[in-house]
Amino acid sequence: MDFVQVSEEEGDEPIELPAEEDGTLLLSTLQAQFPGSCGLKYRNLDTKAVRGVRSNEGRLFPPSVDSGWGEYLYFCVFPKENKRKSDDNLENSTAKTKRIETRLRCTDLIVLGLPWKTTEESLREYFETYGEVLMAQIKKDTKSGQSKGFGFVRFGSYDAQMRVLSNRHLIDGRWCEVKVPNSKVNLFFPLNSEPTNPFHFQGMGHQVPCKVFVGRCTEDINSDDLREYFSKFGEVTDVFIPRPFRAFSFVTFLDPDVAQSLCGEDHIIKGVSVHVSNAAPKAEQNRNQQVQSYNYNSANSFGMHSYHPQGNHMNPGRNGHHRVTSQGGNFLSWMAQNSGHANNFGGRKGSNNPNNPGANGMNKADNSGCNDPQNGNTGWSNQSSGSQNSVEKSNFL
DNA sequence: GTTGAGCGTT
Repeated sequence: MDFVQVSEEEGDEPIELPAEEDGTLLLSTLQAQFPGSCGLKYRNLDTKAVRGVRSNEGRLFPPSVDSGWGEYLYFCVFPKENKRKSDDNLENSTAKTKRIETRLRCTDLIVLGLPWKTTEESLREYFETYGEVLMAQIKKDTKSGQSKGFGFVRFGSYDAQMRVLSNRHLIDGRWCEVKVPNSKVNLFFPLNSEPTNPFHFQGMGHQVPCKVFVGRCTEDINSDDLREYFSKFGEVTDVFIPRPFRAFSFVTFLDPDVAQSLCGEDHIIKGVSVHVSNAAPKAEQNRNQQVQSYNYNSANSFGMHSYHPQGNHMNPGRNGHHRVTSQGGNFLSWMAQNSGHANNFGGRKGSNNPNNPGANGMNKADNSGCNDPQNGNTGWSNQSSGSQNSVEKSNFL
């Protein structure tokens, strides 16, 4: 692995930052060590001039294709308003750092999507791994005291704040989103928007089919039963049973490969044979031929992402389970909804061309309840606690 | 006892 030597300013002690396999340096990697930085520069030893490093879509590119990052010492670039030059009479770097910390003041951060059970104590406990927590609060219903599912947290250091904003958070078993209040973007998404395998990305977008549909449930199979049973295959991050009772439920796994490996199987829970399949609308499987051919087209463009529809081989140690149904159809239907993946993460609104109902894998009827312009909606209900109820209702009944 | 996008009884 290649390391890039980076210091905050010319002359400071450098930190070695790991480059990616393709030779680029992730901006998020840089920012993990140098919060607030937005780029790199280095001094060209021939011209004595300072050169900037090419930056694009969260990646920094080495100056030379051949020799990569070379032996240069790189130093950080900060946004104009954070620039130390405007910090007049500060001489030593400790003072400068201190000044940065105060200039880049911490703000309250909003934590969205908290489990109902999360308390201010457990919230604080979670975030204390990032640094000093000055405040952690859960917004509750004034009368009942029930959590509203969101809260606020404030850190003592900007470093901690940056780390929190650039990470995903599994809090008390649920994926939560941390943002600057009233801001549209969470830092995590743009900075890490190019993971090795986009379909293993598990930020709030949840573009991963880590949720399965569990059919033929009986009413006495509760979420604890489901969680307990399915936990033996991998970490269960969420269980959702639509109410009123409709004989099915959803189980979400941390690992999408685990979810995939279970699809198509029958399992016995509390003496009841339930059927596991993709959390994709059944409607998809009965779709017309136009969609089918579309599926195959998109399948080609999918190959490069090393998605494993037959994920079983990824799960050694699983036995005693019998794959009853081929999941090929399920996978294709899943794909139909995710086709055109390059741009289907950004929202489906406006893409309801009646002449091409298959293009986004859902018809207009499916659209009910898809009122989230930000998340788009990949068509299969995939919030981690997953309750786009109307979508599920319209597709499963 | 239920819920799942949002933005904070000060």
